[in-house]
Formats: sequence, structure tokens, C-alpha cells
Amino acid sequence: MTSSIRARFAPSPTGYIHVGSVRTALYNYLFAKKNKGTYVLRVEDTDQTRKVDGSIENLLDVMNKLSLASDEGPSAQGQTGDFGPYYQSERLDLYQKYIEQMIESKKAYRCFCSSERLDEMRINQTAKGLPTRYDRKCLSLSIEESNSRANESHVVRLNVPVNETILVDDIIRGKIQFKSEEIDDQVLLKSDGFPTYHFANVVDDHLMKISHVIRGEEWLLSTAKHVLLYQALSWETPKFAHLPLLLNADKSKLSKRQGDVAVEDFLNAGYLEEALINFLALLGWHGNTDQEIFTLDELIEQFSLERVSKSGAVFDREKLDWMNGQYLKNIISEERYLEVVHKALDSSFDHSFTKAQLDKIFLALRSKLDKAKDINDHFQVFVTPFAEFDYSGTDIQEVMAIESNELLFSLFMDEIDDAETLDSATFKKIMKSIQKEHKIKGKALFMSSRVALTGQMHGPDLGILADVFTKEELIARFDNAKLKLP
RNA sequence: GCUCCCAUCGUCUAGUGGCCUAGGAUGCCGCCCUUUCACGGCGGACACAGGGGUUCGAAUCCCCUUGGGAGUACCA
Repeated sequence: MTSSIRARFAPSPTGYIHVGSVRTALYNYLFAKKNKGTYVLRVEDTDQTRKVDGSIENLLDVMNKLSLASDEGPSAQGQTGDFGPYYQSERLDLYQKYIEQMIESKKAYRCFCSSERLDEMRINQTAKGLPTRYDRKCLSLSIEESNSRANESHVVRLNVPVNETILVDDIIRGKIQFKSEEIDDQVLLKSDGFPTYHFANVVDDHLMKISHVIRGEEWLLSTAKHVLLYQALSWETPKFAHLPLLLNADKSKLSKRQGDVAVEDFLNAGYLEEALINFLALLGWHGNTDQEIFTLDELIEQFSLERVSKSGAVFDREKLDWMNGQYLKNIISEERYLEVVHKALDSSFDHSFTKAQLDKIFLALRSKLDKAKDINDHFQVFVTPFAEFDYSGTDIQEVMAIESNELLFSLFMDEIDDAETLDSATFKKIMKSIQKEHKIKGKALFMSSRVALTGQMHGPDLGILADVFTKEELIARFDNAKLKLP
């Protein structure tokens, strides 16, 4: 942390954490780390009505899990950093101070209009096809009147200058111009004494010496207001970078209605933190090679805002699954894999396997999983009693109709019974010998035994069954299959 | 409606005037491996929204059209 680069992630504590927020946090984090700067976390809790208890704890917890802990701001150990407090609700006096300064310099003014009047005004404007904007009624109030009514309920609005062009210079999008006529006199201070996002955000970014504001594209339009605010307070504007939106499959802004959007949901569904990060990093950013699998350190190393794309990115769950699968089966260690899968196994399964047996089963199933929770589908075959096997499927019927089955199953039963110990190696040996001595081979050997033992056409290598089931159980299964023969 | 942003395979994207008969990944299809499935390997189909310019030359620059998105609160 030696450079003056300071980026921030500024969520509001309204409950769950949207994956889009995580992407924004990630880019801020990567940018700060890449430039040896500081990554700040600030809580934008200026809307008292939307506050949800426990959101901050949850946020901190999730960010920690994702390895995106901040350098400054709230943490499990309290607030750290020299620019606190990092909760906007604890900075009210600061906002008050600058609001007064702005009223005094006429850059802002008190507005006493009722919300009823405002609503009515808007309805009329919409009816006439006009843009909905405040009509500036209270701007004409004299200083004296405004001051004398200061204890009445009111808001404070930005006095947008007339006939000016506001220039927003965005790192990702270039220069964007706005005419001041098109900008509404934004409320800066609400009647409950809390600042709006726009005001608090500008004051804090300045006071916290934020050098780069990296946030979602939904803020691009209001950036004009922010620039006006910086000018009104004679502050230098930070650099802006507006990130492309994360989209639903239908290209609308990624929302809850069309599937999970909370990181917690993905984590609970058995997605790995590093896979999620990797996937999110690639939604809107691309390095200058074809590399697709990145560690966090590699992302830091290669990240740059210049390589962030402009257009929105559809959150493609199929590719997420693929990427998570890459991590699950090829990238993470065996220990980590086992740990994750054990945790994902549904506790409602009724089984008596030992930890070591479960480990074996999970390892045998590893190549089949895209996410940890998938284990529950594949584990089913290990807990379904043979009495419940369903041989009615056409494919299975076909296999069951193979002539050599009766002999095959009897041979298996005898051989297994004769075996001293039973494990995958002996099971394989038994198969080999049957193949050799009785010329039962191919489908007639492998598929028949598979169907007899699992009631399924597909599944893991059969050897694993010999590893985790008793001789009696396997014999019983062959016996059962024999009875079900057509 | 108004303002602003965006536009390469279904999706994520490479491409910054000649290297592009447009590359990678995912998904889909096929083959191989495997006497199952999966993994893995190999191969295939699939895109520069349209129209005008500029230029010797345009996916790349400009304009228009079309399409998509976002914002338009005393929410962030």
C-alpha cells in the first residue's frame, strides 16, 4: 500500500449480496491491489427504511470467504483506517457541515414542497410527455424566508446551474457530455436529516481520498450530478470507471426474478469461492491472452480497467457450472474436494458408511460433479435398497433379457462368497475369471452386473461397490436380480 | 416520453485499418478413449445488425437507421 490509488466498494446493507455487487467489489479490489493501492469498504446506510439487520455481518463474512477483505473500513474486528467512520449513518454531522456551506454559497437550497405536490407535478409532466423534473419553485424563496422556515420539514436540493455543459470523463467509456438543463435539482439532504446517496457519496469519496470510483453502469447518468457537486464544493473529481451491467438471459439487468442472484445462494448451492471469483472476473474483463482459469493473484497481476468491455454481460449459468467443475475436479486438492463434498452431502441420507468409505465413494464420483451439491444425485445409488430397484426401463429390460444372466449372477454369488476379503481388486479379478472361463463378455458381463448391482444403466466403476458394501449385500443384490429375470 | 450507454458465434469474448477465407472458451453435434456414465483427447456447425461514407484497403474510423439496455425517487 504505497501508492495513492484508493478504490472503494460501497454497498448498502439491504440484505443479501447480489453477484453484480461482488463483481464490482472484485474489480475495485483487483484495481487497488494491482496498483499497490488501498481497497476501502464503506457502508452506505443512509436509507433507514431499507436497512436489514445482520447484513453487515453477512457482507463481511462473505467477502472474507471470497478473499476480498478490505484494507480499510468495517471488519469483524471493528473499523480500521484513518478516514472513518466508514458507516455513513455515523457521518451525519459531516454532511450537515457541507450542506450548510452549500446553502450559504447558494449552490443548494431548501425545498419545502410536500411529496403530494411533487407527485402531482410529476403526473402532470408525464401526461404532457415532458421529462419529470422538479419545477424549482423553492429556488425563488428569499434567503430570509428560507432561513426563517429552517425548522420546518424540508429537503435540501442541488441548485443546478443553467446553460452549462457537464463533462464526465470515464475510463471505460470516454468523454460523455450532459447539458445542465437536463439535470434535475437533486435532493441532497432528506427531510429526516440523512443525506441521499448522491451527496454522501461525493462527500465521502472526497474525504476518504478515493482516487478511482469504479461502479456499475446504472450510475453513469447520475455522475453528472456528482461532478456538479464536486465543482460546487471546489473539490477535485476522482477518476470514474463505469462497469458494464450483469444481465439476465433476456439481456435485462440481472435480477432475482430469473434465478439466484445472491452470492450466498451460489455458495450454498456448492459453488466454490474461487470459481465464482474467476467466473465473475471474466464477465466484462478479458486479459490479453486466452487464459481463462485464474488464481486471484493472477487476476491482480493481469487486471486493468482498459481491458474492461463496454457492453453488458449475460450471466451464463452453464459456463459457471463448467468453470466450477474445472475447479472441483481438476484444480483444487483432494483434501479440499473431500471437505467440500462432505459438507454438501444431504444429512437426510440414511446410511452407515464410515468416513473412509465415504471418502472412497466421493473420489470415485469426482469426475461427475460440476458443483458439490451434485453429490446428492450421484450418492443416491449407494443408499437405495435393492428391493427398490426399478427394472422396468426399456434399456434395462434389454440388458436383463440377456441369456447368460442367470448363469452370470450365480457365478458372481459363488465367487463372492468364496472370496476371503472383498474389495475392488478382488471384484475385478472375479470379473476377469468369469470372462475367461465362461466366455461371458462385453455388455453381457459389464452391463448385466451393473444393472444387477445398482439397478441403473450408468454409474461409477463397479469396483467401488465392493469397497463399501459387504459380501452379503452384493450377493443379495445378485440374488434379487436373478429373481427379477424375465 | 426524455437523457445517456451499448452493438463480433446462443452465451463470455479476442480483434485498436492490411497478419481475418474473423481466434479462444462455453453450450450443441460427431469421433476416439472407456465393454456404462463422466473426465480427457480430436473434429464439426455457429457471429462482424443494416445502409451509407472515408481509404489502395474496414469487424476495426465517421454518419444514419435499427435493435438492446440503463437512468428518470426525500432507493441505493
